[in-house]
Amino acid sequence: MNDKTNKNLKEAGLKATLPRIKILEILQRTSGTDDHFTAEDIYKELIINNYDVGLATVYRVLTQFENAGIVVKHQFDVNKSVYELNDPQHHDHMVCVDTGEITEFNDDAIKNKQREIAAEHGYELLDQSLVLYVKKIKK
Amino acid sequence: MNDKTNKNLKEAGLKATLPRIKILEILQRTSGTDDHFTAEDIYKELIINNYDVGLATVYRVLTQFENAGIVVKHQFDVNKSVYELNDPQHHDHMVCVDTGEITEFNDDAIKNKQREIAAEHGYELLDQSLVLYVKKIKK
DNA sequence: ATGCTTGCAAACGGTTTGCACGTGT
DNA sequence: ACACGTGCAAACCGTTTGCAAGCAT
Repeated sequence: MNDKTNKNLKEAGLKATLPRIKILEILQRTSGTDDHFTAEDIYKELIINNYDVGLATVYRVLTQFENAGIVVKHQFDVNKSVYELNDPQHHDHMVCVDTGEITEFNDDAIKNKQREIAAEHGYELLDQSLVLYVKKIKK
Repeated sequence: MNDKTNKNLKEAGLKATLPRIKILEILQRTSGTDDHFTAEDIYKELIINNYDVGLATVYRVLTQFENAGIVVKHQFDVNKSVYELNDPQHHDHMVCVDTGEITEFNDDAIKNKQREIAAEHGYELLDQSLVLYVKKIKK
């Protein structure tokens, strides 16, 4: 419930309500530690901490946050979306097929090559989704 | 209902039934023309051609084809999967956000860079999903 | 003949929505 | 005060599944 959180919400044109504040806090709590949440994850976290927020509200808030550019929605797995705070520095993800662990990475060479390929086909690159499915190398 | 179609099914350990044969034919009909189908697309196509196949069967058959490596399933849009014949030469896709048009491409430089990045994190690259969201460049 | 296949309808699971009540500004 | 926000339950929609009947081999 710090000032920064409230300010973020105000800037997005969203009233600083308890569900929004708490959801934002949960997202921020793990910022930087490569954590990605489903709506359900956040919902459960709220319930555990005794905030009776409806699952529908979590979805609504996350959608609002997404529109406001506060969070980014990913779909690593079919029929399950995950959200993370919007990192101003865009990055991609690799998902371990064994553990589900998510690692973020960023590579300019790939980005540039993508723009190049799009241009070759007469297109402008607006957005992109890259997910690597990997497994740990055994020693 | 040609021999090749029947052979493909047999090899996959699937009986050559009418739904399977017709679905495979629909998929092959547009092979090479960058066409990607939803289960619904195929279902409608069957109905139009007077084959009373259930939507559930289309899903079952597509899943069997996927397991058999005959088709590949993609998810360009959240909550809608598309299928295409499995191109032995793996390729990626760019989707025009305006028209929905899908263009296939293939780039070894990107593939190699991906393997490299995975390795840097102690991972082996098993699979990958790359989709470019693009729009036509105006003249 | 027998076991794989199918159509139908009902179930599923994540997500969205209508509505009446509640709350921030 | 008043518009915006919320909880609840029902609706949604693509996909899956149980079951009894139907085919390929």
